[in-house]
Amino acid sequence: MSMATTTSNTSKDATAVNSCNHCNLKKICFPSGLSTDELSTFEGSVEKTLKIAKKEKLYSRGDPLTSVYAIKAGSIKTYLSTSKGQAQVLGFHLPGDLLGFDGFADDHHTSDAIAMEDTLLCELPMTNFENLCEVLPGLRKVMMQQVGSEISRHHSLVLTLGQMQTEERLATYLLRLSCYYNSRGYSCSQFNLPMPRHDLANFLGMAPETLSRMFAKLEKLNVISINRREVTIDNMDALMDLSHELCMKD
Amino acid sequence: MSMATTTSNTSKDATAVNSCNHCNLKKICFPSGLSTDELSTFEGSVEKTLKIAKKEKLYSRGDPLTSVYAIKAGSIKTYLSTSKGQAQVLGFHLPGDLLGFDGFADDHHTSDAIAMEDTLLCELPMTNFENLCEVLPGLRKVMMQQVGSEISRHHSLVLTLGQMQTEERLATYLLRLSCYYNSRGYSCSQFNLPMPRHDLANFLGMAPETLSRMFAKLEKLNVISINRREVTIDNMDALMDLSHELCMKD
DNA sequence: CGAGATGTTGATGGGCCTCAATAGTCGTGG
DNA sequence: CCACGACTATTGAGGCCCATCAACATCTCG
Repeated sequence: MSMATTTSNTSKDATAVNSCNHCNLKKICFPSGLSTDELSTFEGSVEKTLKIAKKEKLYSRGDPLTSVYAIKAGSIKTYLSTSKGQAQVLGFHLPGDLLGFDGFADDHHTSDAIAMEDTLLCELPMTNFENLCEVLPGLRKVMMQQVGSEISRHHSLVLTLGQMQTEERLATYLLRLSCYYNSRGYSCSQFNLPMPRHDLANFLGMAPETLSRMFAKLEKLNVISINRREVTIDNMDALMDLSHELCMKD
Repeated sequence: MSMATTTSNTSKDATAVNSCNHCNLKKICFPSGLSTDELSTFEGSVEKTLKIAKKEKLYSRGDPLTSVYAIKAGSIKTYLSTSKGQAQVLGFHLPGDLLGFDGFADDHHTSDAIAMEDTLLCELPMTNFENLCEVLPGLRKVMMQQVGSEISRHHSLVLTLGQMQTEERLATYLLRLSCYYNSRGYSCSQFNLPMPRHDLANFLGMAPETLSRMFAKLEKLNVISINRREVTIDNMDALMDLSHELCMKD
């Protein structure tokens, strides 16, 4: 819908040659652990960039696992639903993140993934993936790392939901986001929340009203400033004091 | 301490020949996806059974990842700690479960694992593991499945902690345990809780007192009976009504 | 401009935590 | 075998954190 800044690709462009090598996310995406030789083998197996519109679903619970995805631009929300219709946001996925591991257990996705904005993805079909794993030791390594990161992130979320108070949860998440942006070369003290209040509140296991109050509280404490979705961390030390998660890299 | 039904192995026996093929857990452990040929290759790389005593740690946060483990008998609790000293139990691991994936991200464990009782484990050193992944397609497949299961389990736990009330959380966990025992060939309507109240309450994100009250409430509703750690499910349908998790296999 | 989505703020009530006391169970040793 | 202390579990009373309901403000976009 928006202007096509990139090279020619209409909505149904056929397997264009992907260039992981020129991608600015190569350091954190699949290529991160691949040698030059491996990378050229790998590139050929990545399907052309996939584009999905805001609010469009990437996959749903129960769908067969066909591919794993890397986010090139935009953002994806994954969530789980109960039989009563409530949902729990499992994570917000930003450029450089990999998606789809939840389907590894039985070749079917166990969660839903939806675009929070117009999003560009690289798609790696599972058939290619399995073949590549056979011949590329580096890819196996990267996969293990990515999967390990995902497990660690979930551990941390469980700790947050199970033990922390609302203020602490928010502080912890802001720090995490700060680290994320820092690792991607952006400012760690000023950034935009990629999601609406409603989704963030859900993710953090609280009511939107409570989240709003906690933002107000942190502002009053001169720890952060927030305007709409723009967050400024004014006192990083204080924010770290409010969070009690054990420090972690990434 | 119990009689050694297996071949000779005292406490420091060197790499005894493991027999996955004769293990009664072969259907759910590593061997589940291996062909006969693959299995014989695999067996040779599994270190001899490891025995750890109750309350002994298998690994701690920060330890280098040396091996992945399969539980042969006993039970292991994994948990995470905050900087304030509170802990969050991440999971209870029973015979047939695999352990240690949390270290894949950067070759160091990000959680702690401790034995809840005297426990027997099979150990697969990472060096062997990586080599085996190269030559055994079946092992890669099994690993992906196991890792996918772990991710799905955590998703489900996040949903439980983030959205459910205490009664619902307990009902959901009892059902899950029931399924586990059923899949292992035990009764799904009568079983023992493998952990003390304190740990289960922590895992479910509630105070031990609240857990106790919820047990009492479920008994009053004639849904379950509980005596110490022995649980009997008297009305499975009612229990499923109380839980609102979307049904899942495993 | 108007309708819907999004976000903030206030009032109220309830679910669950905390504190505390009691009871039951287990391990250890006299 | 029983006694003792430590651990585990249950039950009650009180209060707080946070969900809920509601009103209002602000932004987005056709």
